[in-house]
Amino acid sequence: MATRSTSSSTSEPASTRPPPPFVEVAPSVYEIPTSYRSDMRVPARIFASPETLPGLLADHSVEQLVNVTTLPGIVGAACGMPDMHEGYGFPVGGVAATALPDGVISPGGIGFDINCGVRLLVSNLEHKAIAARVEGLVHELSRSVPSGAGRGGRWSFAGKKLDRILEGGAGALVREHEVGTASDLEAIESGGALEGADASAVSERARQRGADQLGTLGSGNHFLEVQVVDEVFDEGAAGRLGLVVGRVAVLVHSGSRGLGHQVCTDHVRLMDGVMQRYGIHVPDRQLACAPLSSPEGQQYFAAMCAAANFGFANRQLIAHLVRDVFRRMFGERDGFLRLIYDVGHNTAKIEKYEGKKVCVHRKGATRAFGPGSRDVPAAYRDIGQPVFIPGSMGTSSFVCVGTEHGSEASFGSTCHGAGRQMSRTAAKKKVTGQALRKELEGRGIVIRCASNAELAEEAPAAYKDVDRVVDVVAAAGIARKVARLRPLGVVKG
DNA sequence: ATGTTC
Repeated sequence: MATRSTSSSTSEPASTRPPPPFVEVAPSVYEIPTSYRSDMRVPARIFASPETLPGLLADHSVEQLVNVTTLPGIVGAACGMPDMHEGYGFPVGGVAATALPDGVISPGGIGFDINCGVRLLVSNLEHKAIAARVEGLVHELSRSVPSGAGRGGRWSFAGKKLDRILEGGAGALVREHEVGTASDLEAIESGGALEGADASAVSERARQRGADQLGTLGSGNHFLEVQVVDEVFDEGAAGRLGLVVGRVAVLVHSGSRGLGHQVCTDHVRLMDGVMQRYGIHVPDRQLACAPLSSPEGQQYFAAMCAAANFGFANRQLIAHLVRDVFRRMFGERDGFLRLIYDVGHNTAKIEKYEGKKVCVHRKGATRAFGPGSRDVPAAYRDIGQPVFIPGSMGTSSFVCVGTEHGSEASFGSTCHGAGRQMSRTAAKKKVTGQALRKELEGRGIVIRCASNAELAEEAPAAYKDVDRVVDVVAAAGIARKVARLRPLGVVKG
Protein backbone atom coordinates (compact mmCIF):
# COMPACT_ATOMS: atom_id res chain seq x y z
CA MET A 1 0.00 0.00 0.00
CA ALA A 2 1.15 3.48 -0.80
CA THR A 3 -0.32 5.25 2.14
CA ARG A 4 2.91 5.77 4.05
CA SER A 5 5.69 8.06 3.00
CA THR A 6 8.97 6.27 2.34
CA SER A 7 11.04 9.43 2.30
CA SER A 8 13.31 9.01 5.33
CA SER A 9 13.82 12.75 5.76
CA THR A 10 10.14 13.44 6.36
CA SER A 11 10.33 11.56 9.65
CA GLU A 12 12.35 14.30 11.32
CA PRO A 13 10.94 17.70 12.24
CA ALA A 14 11.33 20.22 9.44
CA SER A 15 12.87 22.79 11.77
CA THR A 16 16.00 20.72 12.54
CA ARG A 17 17.26 20.70 8.95
CA PRO A 18 19.13 23.54 7.25
CA PRO A 19 16.89 25.47 4.88
CA PRO A 20 17.47 24.94 1.14
CA PRO A 21 19.23 27.72 -0.81
CA PHE A 22 16.62 30.24 -1.94
CA VAL A 23 17.34 32.74 -4.68
CA GLU A 24 14.97 35.70 -5.01
CA VAL A 25 14.38 35.77 -8.78
CA ALA A 26 11.66 38.44 -8.82
CA PRO A 27 9.63 40.37 -6.25
CA SER A 28 7.96 37.79 -3.97
CA VAL A 29 9.31 34.89 -6.09
CA TYR A 30 12.00 32.56 -4.76
CA GLU A 31 13.62 29.60 -6.47
CA ILE A 32 15.57 26.59 -5.29
CA PRO A 33 17.99 25.78 -8.15
CA THR A 34 18.40 22.26 -9.56
CA SER A 35 21.92 22.20 -8.09
CA TYR A 36 20.33 21.71 -4.65
CA ARG A 37 19.59 18.01 -5.22
CA SER A 38 20.87 15.73 -7.95
CA ASP A 39 17.43 14.29 -8.75
CA MET A 40 15.77 17.66 -9.47
CA ARG A 41 14.70 18.10 -13.13
CA VAL A 42 13.51 21.72 -12.79
CA PRO A 43 13.77 24.42 -10.09
CA ALA A 44 11.26 24.74 -7.27
CA ARG A 45 9.58 28.16 -7.41
CA ILE A 46 7.97 29.53 -4.29
CA PHE A 47 5.76 32.59 -4.06
CA ALA A 48 6.46 34.21 -0.71
CA SER A 49 7.55 37.34 1.09
CA PRO A 50 10.25 37.73 3.77
CA GLU A 51 7.41 37.53 6.32
CA THR A 52 5.72 34.40 4.95
CA LEU A 53 8.78 32.37 3.90
CA PRO A 54 9.74 31.23 7.44
CA GLY A 55 6.21 29.90 7.90
CA LEU A 56 6.56 27.75 4.79
CA LEU A 57 9.71 26.18 6.25
CA ALA A 58 7.90 25.07 9.39
CA ASP A 59 6.57 21.85 7.83
CA HIS A 60 7.79 19.51 5.06
CA SER A 61 6.05 21.30 2.21
CA VAL A 62 9.22 22.79 0.70
CA GLU A 63 10.87 19.38 0.70
CA GLN A 64 7.74 17.93 -0.87
CA LEU A 65 7.87 20.60 -3.58
CA VAL A 66 11.52 19.65 -4.27
CA ASN A 67 10.38 16.02 -4.55
CA VAL A 68 7.79 17.11 -7.14
CA THR A 69 10.57 18.58 -9.33
CA THR A 70 11.84 15.01 -9.90
CA LEU A 71 8.68 13.81 -11.70
CA PRO A 72 9.36 12.52 -15.23
CA GLY A 73 8.29 15.05 -17.86
CA ILE A 74 7.95 18.04 -15.51
CA VAL A 75 8.54 21.36 -17.27
CA GLY A 76 9.33 24.92 -16.16
CA ALA A 77 9.28 24.71 -12.40
CA ALA A 78 7.33 23.11 -9.59
CA CYS A 79 5.42 26.05 -8.12
CA GLY A 80 4.49 26.60 -4.48
CA MET A 81 1.74 29.11 -3.74
CA PRO A 82 2.02 31.39 -0.69
CA ASP A 83 -0.58 29.31 1.19
CA MET A 84 1.46 26.11 0.70
CA HIS A 85 1.49 23.47 3.40
CA GLU A 86 2.24 19.78 3.78
CA GLY A 87 -0.02 17.35 1.93
CA TYR A 88 -0.16 13.76 0.66
CA GLY A 89 3.08 13.50 -1.39
CA PHE A 90 2.61 16.90 -3.01
CA PRO A 91 2.23 20.04 -0.93
CA VAL A 92 -1.23 21.58 -0.83
CA GLY A 93 -0.74 24.84 -2.74
CA GLY A 94 1.41 23.14 -5.37
CA VAL A 95 1.39 23.35 -9.18
CA ALA A 96 3.25 21.01 -11.54
CA ALA A 97 3.04 20.81 -15.34
CA THR A 98 4.20 17.70 -17.19
CA ALA A 99 4.75 17.51 -20.95
CA LEU A 100 2.47 15.34 -23.08
CA PRO A 101 2.46 12.57 -24.11
CA ASP A 102 4.93 10.77 -21.85
CA GLY A 103 5.08 13.04 -18.82
CA VAL A 104 3.43 11.55 -15.75
CA ILE A 105 0.14 12.20 -14.03
CA SER A 106 0.12 11.74 -10.26
CA PRO A 107 -3.09 11.48 -8.21
CA GLY A 108 -1.24 13.01 -5.24
CA GLY A 109 -0.80 16.16 -7.35
CA ILE A 110 -4.56 16.63 -7.50
CA GLY A 111 -5.43 15.47 -4.03
CA PHE A 112 -8.09 13.31 -2.42
CA ASP A 113 -10.84 15.88 -2.78
CA ILE A 114 -10.90 16.03 -6.56
CA ASN A 115 -12.27 19.38 -7.80
CA CYS A 116 -12.70 20.80 -4.37
CA GLY A 117 -13.58 24.36 -5.25
CA VAL A 118 -15.42 27.56 -4.55
CA ARG A 119 -18.43 29.32 -6.04
CA LEU A 120 -19.64 32.81 -5.26
CA LEU A 121 -23.21 33.99 -5.68
CA VAL A 122 -24.36 37.56 -5.19
CA SER A 123 -27.78 38.91 -4.24
CA ASN A 124 -29.51 42.24 -4.70
CA LEU A 125 -29.93 42.51 -0.94
CA GLU A 126 -28.33 45.19 1.21
CA HIS A 127 -26.87 43.88 4.43
CA LYS A 128 -28.48 46.76 6.36
CA ALA A 129 -31.91 45.75 5.11
CA ILE A 130 -31.65 42.12 6.28
CA ALA A 131 -29.28 42.40 9.28
CA ALA A 132 -32.01 41.29 11.69
CA ARG A 133 -32.75 38.21 9.57
CA VAL A 134 -29.22 36.87 9.16
CA GLU A 135 -29.53 34.45 12.07
CA GLY A 136 -32.76 33.00 10.67
CA LEU A 137 -31.21 32.82 7.21
CA VAL A 138 -28.16 30.90 8.40
CA HIS A 139 -30.39 28.59 10.41
CA GLU A 140 -32.55 27.82 7.35
CA LEU A 141 -29.45 27.25 5.22
CA SER A 142 -28.08 24.79 7.77
CA ARG A 143 -31.39 22.90 7.65
CA SER A 144 -31.47 22.81 3.86
CA VAL A 145 -27.87 21.93 3.04
CA PRO A 146 -26.72 18.69 4.67
CA SER A 147 -23.22 18.84 6.15
CA GLY A 148 -20.84 16.67 8.13
CA ALA A 149 -18.63 13.65 7.42
CA GLY A 150 -20.40 10.77 5.72
CA ARG A 151 -23.63 12.71 5.42
CA GLY A 152 -25.82 12.17 2.41
CA GLY A 153 -28.70 14.27 1.15
CA ARG A 154 -32.27 13.79 -0.02
CA TRP A 155 -31.22 13.30 -3.61
CA SER A 156 -29.81 10.03 -4.87
CA PHE A 157 -28.33 9.30 -8.26
CA ALA A 158 -27.46 5.89 -9.66
CA GLY A 159 -27.11 4.06 -12.96
CA LYS A 160 -27.44 6.10 -16.14
CA LYS A 161 -28.46 9.24 -14.23
CA LEU A 162 -25.20 9.15 -12.31
CA ASP A 163 -23.29 8.38 -15.52
CA ARG A 164 -24.67 11.53 -17.11
CA ILE A 165 -23.65 13.62 -14.09
CA LEU A 166 -20.15 12.11 -14.16
CA GLU A 167 -19.81 12.96 -17.85
CA GLY A 168 -21.98 16.09 -18.05
CA GLY A 169 -21.21 17.76 -14.71
CA ALA A 170 -23.34 20.73 -13.64
CA GLY A 171 -25.01 20.77 -17.09
CA ALA A 172 -26.61 17.37 -16.49
CA LEU A 173 -28.40 18.81 -13.45
CA VAL A 174 -29.54 21.86 -15.41
CA ARG A 175 -30.79 19.82 -18.38
CA GLU A 176 -32.35 16.83 -16.63
CA HIS A 177 -33.27 17.98 -13.14
CA GLU A 178 -34.11 21.70 -13.43
CA VAL A 179 -31.32 22.53 -11.00
CA GLY A 180 -30.22 26.06 -11.87
CA THR A 181 -30.19 27.58 -15.35
CA ALA A 182 -28.20 27.35 -18.55
CA SER A 183 -26.69 30.76 -17.82
CA ASP A 184 -25.11 29.30 -14.66
CA LEU A 185 -23.01 27.06 -16.89
CA GLU A 186 -21.32 30.03 -18.54
CA ALA A 187 -20.14 31.11 -15.10
CA ILE A 188 -18.45 27.81 -14.23
CA GLU A 189 -14.87 26.87 -15.04
CA SER A 190 -14.90 24.71 -18.20
CA GLY A 191 -18.67 25.20 -18.45
CA GLY A 192 -19.14 22.90 -15.46
CA ALA A 193 -17.94 19.75 -17.24
CA LEU A 194 -14.43 18.47 -18.01
CA GLU A 195 -14.27 16.87 -21.45
CA GLY A 196 -12.07 13.90 -20.60
CA ALA A 197 -14.57 12.24 -18.24
CA ASP A 198 -15.52 8.59 -18.63
CA ALA A 199 -18.10 7.26 -16.16
CA SER A 200 -16.99 3.68 -16.75
CA ALA A 201 -13.55 4.53 -15.29
CA VAL A 202 -15.14 5.23 -11.88
CA SER A 203 -15.28 2.19 -9.59
CA GLU A 204 -18.55 0.80 -8.27
CA ARG A 205 -17.41 1.60 -4.75
CA ALA A 206 -16.77 5.24 -5.63
CA ARG A 207 -20.22 5.44 -7.23
CA GLN A 208 -21.87 3.99 -4.16
CA ARG A 209 -20.09 6.42 -1.84
CA GLY A 210 -21.20 9.35 -3.98
CA ALA A 211 -24.74 8.21 -4.83
CA ASP A 212 -26.52 10.27 -2.17
CA GLN A 213 -23.85 12.93 -1.55
CA LEU A 214 -24.70 15.37 -4.31
CA GLY A 215 -25.83 18.66 -2.76
CA THR A 216 -23.97 18.15 0.53
CA LEU A 217 -21.15 20.19 2.04
CA GLY A 218 -19.05 17.52 3.75
CA SER A 219 -16.69 18.34 6.58
CA GLY A 220 -13.22 19.72 7.24
CA ASN A 221 -12.72 23.17 5.73
CA HIS A 222 -15.83 22.89 3.58
CA PHE A 223 -18.37 25.53 4.40
CA LEU A 224 -21.07 27.81 3.19
CA GLU A 225 -20.82 31.45 4.21
CA VAL A 226 -23.22 34.37 4.04
CA GLN A 227 -21.02 37.40 3.46
CA VAL A 228 -21.19 41.12 2.85
CA VAL A 229 -19.00 43.00 0.38
CA ASP A 230 -16.77 44.94 2.77
CA GLU A 231 -14.24 46.75 0.60
CA VAL A 232 -13.60 47.18 -3.10
CA PHE A 233 -10.01 47.55 -4.35
CA ASP A 234 -10.76 47.73 -8.07
CA GLU A 235 -14.00 49.54 -8.90
CA GLY A 236 -13.97 48.59 -12.56
CA ALA A 237 -13.50 44.85 -12.07
CA ALA A 238 -15.82 44.77 -9.04
CA GLY A 239 -18.53 46.53 -11.02
CA ARG A 240 -18.21 43.99 -13.81
CA LEU A 241 -18.56 41.12 -11.33
CA GLY A 242 -21.52 42.80 -9.64
CA LEU A 243 -19.77 43.42 -6.32
CA VAL A 244 -20.94 46.57 -4.54
CA VAL A 245 -20.05 47.46 -0.95
CA GLY A 246 -22.85 46.44 1.41
CA ARG A 247 -24.30 43.75 -0.89
CA VAL A 248 -25.00 40.26 0.50
CA ALA A 249 -23.22 37.29 -1.13
CA VAL A 250 -22.91 33.55 -0.54
CA LEU A 251 -19.66 31.60 -0.83
CA VAL A 252 -19.82 27.81 -1.23
CA HIS A 253 -16.70 25.69 -0.64
CA SER A 254 -17.08 21.95 -1.28
CA GLY A 255 -15.82 19.16 -3.52
CA SER A 256 -16.53 15.68 -4.80
CA ARG A 257 -17.07 14.09 -1.37
CA GLY A 258 -16.58 10.34 -0.94
CA LEU A 259 -16.74 9.70 -4.68
CA GLY A 260 -13.63 11.76 -5.46
CA HIS A 261 -11.86 10.41 -2.41
CA GLN A 262 -12.45 6.84 -3.57
CA VAL A 263 -11.26 7.64 -7.11
CA CYS A 264 -7.99 8.95 -5.67
CA THR A 265 -7.60 5.94 -3.37
CA ASP A 266 -8.28 3.49 -6.21
CA HIS A 267 -5.73 5.00 -8.57
CA VAL A 268 -2.95 5.74 -6.08
CA ARG A 269 -3.04 2.04 -5.36
CA LEU A 270 -3.01 1.07 -9.04
CA MET A 271 -0.16 3.41 -9.90
CA ASP A 272 1.89 2.35 -6.92
CA GLY A 273 1.77 -1.15 -8.37
CA VAL A 274 2.90 -0.27 -11.90
CA MET A 275 5.42 2.54 -11.41
CA GLN A 276 8.41 0.20 -11.52
CA ARG A 277 7.21 -1.37 -14.74
CA TYR A 278 7.48 2.06 -16.36
CA GLY A 279 10.95 2.58 -14.91
CA ILE A 280 9.77 5.45 -12.72
CA HIS A 281 11.52 6.15 -9.43
CA VAL A 282 10.21 8.84 -7.11
CA PRO A 283 11.68 9.98 -3.77
CA ASP A 284 8.38 9.50 -1.96
CA ARG A 285 5.94 6.66 -2.53
CA GLN A 286 3.07 9.10 -2.14
CA LEU A 287 4.11 10.59 -5.49
CA ALA A 288 2.86 7.41 -7.20
CA CYS A 289 2.35 8.25 -10.89
CA ALA A 290 2.24 6.83 -14.42
CA PRO A 291 2.82 8.28 -17.86
CA LEU A 292 -0.31 10.13 -18.95
CA SER A 293 -0.19 8.13 -22.19
CA SER A 294 -0.19 4.76 -20.35
CA PRO A 295 -3.41 2.79 -19.73
CA GLU A 296 -3.14 3.59 -15.99
CA GLY A 297 -2.59 7.29 -16.70
CA GLN A 298 -5.53 7.42 -19.11
CA GLN A 299 -7.82 5.54 -16.73
CA TYR A 300 -7.00 7.85 -13.85
CA PHE A 301 -7.41 10.96 -16.01
CA ALA A 302 -10.85 9.78 -17.19
CA ALA A 303 -11.96 8.93 -13.63
CA MET A 304 -10.50 12.16 -12.21
CA CYS A 305 -12.41 14.23 -14.80
CA ALA A 306 -15.61 12.33 -13.93
CA ALA A 307 -15.07 13.02 -10.21
CA ALA A 308 -14.40 16.69 -11.05
CA ASN A 309 -17.74 16.81 -12.84
CA PHE A 310 -19.37 15.34 -9.76
CA GLY A 311 -17.77 18.22 -7.81
CA PHE A 312 -19.18 20.85 -10.20
CA ALA A 313 -22.60 19.18 -9.93
CA ASN A 314 -22.33 19.10 -6.14
CA ARG A 315 -21.79 22.86 -5.94
CA GLN A 316 -24.57 23.38 -8.51
CA LEU A 317 -27.03 21.47 -6.32
CA ILE A 318 -25.86 23.18 -3.12
CA ALA A 319 -26.40 26.56 -4.82
CA HIS A 320 -29.88 25.41 -5.85
CA LEU A 321 -30.73 24.61 -2.21
CA VAL A 322 -29.33 27.99 -1.13
CA ARG A 323 -31.37 29.79 -3.79
CA ASP A 324 -34.53 28.06 -2.54
CA VAL A 325 -33.93 29.41 0.95
CA PHE A 326 -33.27 32.94 -0.31
CA ARG A 327 -36.38 32.83 -2.50
CA ARG A 328 -38.54 31.64 0.39
CA MET A 329 -37.23 34.30 2.76
CA PHE A 330 -36.78 37.31 0.51
CA GLY A 331 -38.97 36.66 -2.51
CA GLU A 332 -38.38 35.94 -6.16
CA ARG A 333 -36.80 39.31 -7.02
CA ASP A 334 -34.87 40.37 -3.91
CA GLY A 335 -33.86 36.82 -3.10
CA PHE A 336 -32.37 36.11 -6.52
CA LEU A 337 -28.77 34.91 -6.38
CA ARG A 338 -26.63 35.33 -9.48
CA LEU A 339 -23.69 33.00 -9.91
CA ILE A 340 -20.56 35.13 -10.32
CA TYR A 341 -18.23 32.20 -10.95
CA ASP A 342 -17.31 28.67 -9.84
CA VAL A 343 -13.67 27.58 -9.89
CA GLY A 344 -11.92 24.46 -8.63
CA HIS A 345 -8.55 24.15 -6.93
CA ASN A 346 -7.86 20.37 -7.09
CA THR A 347 -7.63 19.14 -10.70
CA ALA A 348 -5.28 18.26 -13.52
CA LYS A 349 -6.03 19.85 -16.88
CA ILE A 350 -4.51 19.69 -20.33
CA GLU A 351 -3.43 23.21 -21.25
CA LYS A 352 -1.03 24.85 -23.69
CA TYR A 353 2.10 26.71 -22.60
CA GLU A 354 4.71 28.02 -25.03
CA GLY A 355 2.89 26.16 -27.78
CA LYS A 356 3.14 22.77 -26.08
CA LYS A 357 0.44 20.67 -24.45
CA VAL A 358 1.04 20.01 -20.76
CA CYS A 359 -0.87 18.38 -17.93
CA VAL A 360 -1.18 21.04 -15.22
CA HIS A 361 -1.64 19.54 -11.76
CA ARG A 362 -3.18 22.02 -9.35
CA LYS A 363 -3.53 20.92 -5.75
CA GLY A 364 -4.86 23.59 -3.46
CA ALA A 365 -4.12 26.02 -6.27
CA THR A 366 -6.74 27.92 -8.24
CA ARG A 367 -6.71 28.30 -11.98
CA ALA A 368 -6.37 32.06 -12.61
CA PHE A 369 -6.31 32.86 -16.32
CA GLY A 370 -5.65 36.43 -17.35
CA PRO A 371 -7.58 38.86 -19.55
CA GLY A 372 -8.06 37.73 -23.15
CA SER A 373 -8.11 34.00 -22.46
CA ARG A 374 -10.84 32.15 -24.34
CA ASP A 375 -11.40 30.08 -21.21
CA VAL A 376 -12.61 33.16 -19.34
CA PRO A 377 -16.38 33.88 -19.71
CA ALA A 378 -16.99 36.55 -22.35
CA ALA A 379 -18.51 38.88 -19.75
CA TYR A 380 -15.25 38.88 -17.76
CA ARG A 381 -12.74 38.43 -20.58
CA ASP A 382 -11.26 41.92 -20.39
CA ILE A 383 -10.74 41.83 -16.60
CA GLY A 384 -9.50 38.24 -16.23
CA GLN A 385 -10.92 35.10 -14.64
CA PRO A 386 -12.48 35.54 -11.21
CA VAL A 387 -10.69 33.78 -8.35
CA PHE A 388 -12.00 33.34 -4.81
CA ILE A 389 -9.66 33.09 -1.87
CA PRO A 390 -11.57 32.19 1.27
CA GLY A 391 -9.87 32.99 4.53
CA SER A 392 -10.23 30.69 7.48
CA MET A 393 -13.63 30.37 9.07
CA GLY A 394 -14.87 33.70 10.32
CA THR A 395 -12.18 35.77 8.58
CA SER A 396 -12.43 37.74 5.35
CA SER A 397 -12.43 36.23 1.86
CA PHE A 398 -10.94 37.87 -1.21
CA VAL A 399 -12.14 38.12 -4.78
CA CYS A 400 -9.28 38.44 -7.27
CA VAL A 401 -8.83 38.14 -11.02
CA GLY A 402 -6.13 36.30 -12.94
CA THR A 403 -3.33 38.08 -14.81
CA GLU A 404 -1.42 37.54 -18.05
CA HIS A 405 1.81 37.37 -16.07
CA GLY A 406 0.45 34.38 -14.17
CA SER A 407 0.48 32.24 -17.30
CA GLU A 408 4.29 32.39 -17.44
CA ALA A 409 5.02 32.59 -13.71
CA SER A 410 2.66 29.94 -12.28
CA PHE A 411 0.99 28.12 -15.20
CA GLY A 412 -2.03 30.36 -14.78
CA SER A 413 -2.52 29.57 -11.12
CA THR A 414 -2.78 31.32 -7.80
CA CYS A 415 -3.40 30.43 -4.16
CA HIS A 416 -6.64 28.86 -2.92
CA GLY A 417 -7.03 30.15 0.61
CA ALA A 418 -5.15 31.08 3.72
CA GLY A 419 -3.44 27.69 4.02
CA ARG A 420 -2.92 25.74 7.21
CA GLN A 421 -0.12 26.59 9.57
CA MET A 422 -1.20 24.10 12.24
CA SER A 423 -2.18 20.44 11.80
CA ARG A 424 -5.72 19.40 12.63
CA THR A 425 -4.56 17.59 15.76
CA ALA A 426 -2.45 20.55 16.90
CA ALA A 427 -5.42 22.86 16.38
CA LYS A 428 -7.65 20.64 18.52
CA LYS A 429 -5.09 20.74 21.34
CA LYS A 430 -4.87 24.52 21.21
CA VAL A 431 -8.53 25.55 21.07
CA THR A 432 -11.88 24.04 21.95
CA GLY A 433 -14.80 24.21 19.59
CA GLN A 434 -16.90 25.76 22.32
CA ALA A 435 -14.47 28.65 22.88
CA LEU A 436 -14.21 29.27 19.15
CA ARG A 437 -17.97 29.31 18.74
CA LYS A 438 -18.22 31.89 21.55
CA GLU A 439 -15.52 34.00 19.94
CA LEU A 440 -17.21 34.03 16.53
CA GLU A 441 -20.60 34.80 18.07
CA GLY A 442 -18.94 37.59 20.06
CA ARG A 443 -17.89 39.12 16.76
CA GLY A 444 -21.44 38.95 15.50
CA ILE A 445 -20.93 35.95 13.22
CA VAL A 446 -23.76 33.41 13.22
CA ILE A 447 -22.47 29.84 13.29
CA ARG A 448 -24.22 26.53 12.63
CA CYS A 449 -22.13 23.38 12.65
CA ALA A 450 -22.64 19.68 13.22
CA SER A 451 -19.59 19.02 15.37
CA ASN A 452 -17.83 21.30 17.86
CA ALA A 453 -14.70 19.13 17.72
CA GLU A 454 -14.36 19.72 13.99
CA LEU A 455 -14.98 23.40 14.50
CA ALA A 456 -11.72 23.61 16.46
CA GLU A 457 -9.75 22.14 13.56
CA GLU A 458 -10.79 25.12 11.49
CA ALA A 459 -9.88 27.79 14.03
CA PRO A 460 -8.39 30.94 12.45
CA ALA A 461 -5.24 30.36 14.55
CA ALA A 462 -4.70 27.10 12.62
CA TYR A 463 -4.39 29.09 9.38
CA LYS A 464 -1.96 31.56 7.90
CA ASP A 465 -2.95 35.22 7.67
CA VAL A 466 -5.03 35.43 4.48
CA ASP A 467 -4.27 39.15 4.02
CA ARG A 468 -0.56 38.40 3.78
CA VAL A 469 -1.12 35.45 1.45
CA VAL A 470 -3.18 37.61 -0.91
CA ASP A 471 -0.62 40.43 -0.72
CA VAL A 472 2.04 37.96 -1.95
CA VAL A 473 0.06 36.85 -5.01
CA ALA A 474 -0.67 40.51 -5.79
CA ALA A 475 3.00 41.52 -5.35
CA ALA A 476 4.16 38.61 -7.51
CA GLY A 477 1.58 39.61 -10.12
CA ILE A 478 -0.19 36.23 -10.38
CA ALA A 479 -3.56 37.69 -9.31
CA ARG A 480 -5.07 41.13 -8.82
CA LYS A 481 -7.15 42.11 -5.78
CA VAL A 482 -10.73 43.13 -6.55
CA ALA A 483 -12.75 43.03 -3.32
CA ARG A 484 -12.89 41.75 0.23
CA LEU A 485 -15.94 40.04 1.73
CA ARG A 486 -16.70 39.78 5.44
CA PRO A 487 -18.57 36.80 6.92
CA LEU A 488 -22.00 37.30 8.49
CA GLY A 489 -22.76 33.64 9.07
CA VAL A 490 -21.16 30.24 8.57
CA VAL A 491 -22.62 26.76 7.98
CA LYS A 492 -20.16 23.90 8.27
CA GLY A 493 -19.94 20.18 8.90
C1' DA B 1 -10.24 16.07 2.09
C1' DT B 2 -12.35 11.08 3.87
C1' DG B 3 -18.16 5.73 5.79
C1' DT B 4 -11.09 10.06 9.74
C1' DT B 5 -7.00 2.24 9.49
C1' DC B 6 -9.96 -2.98 3.92
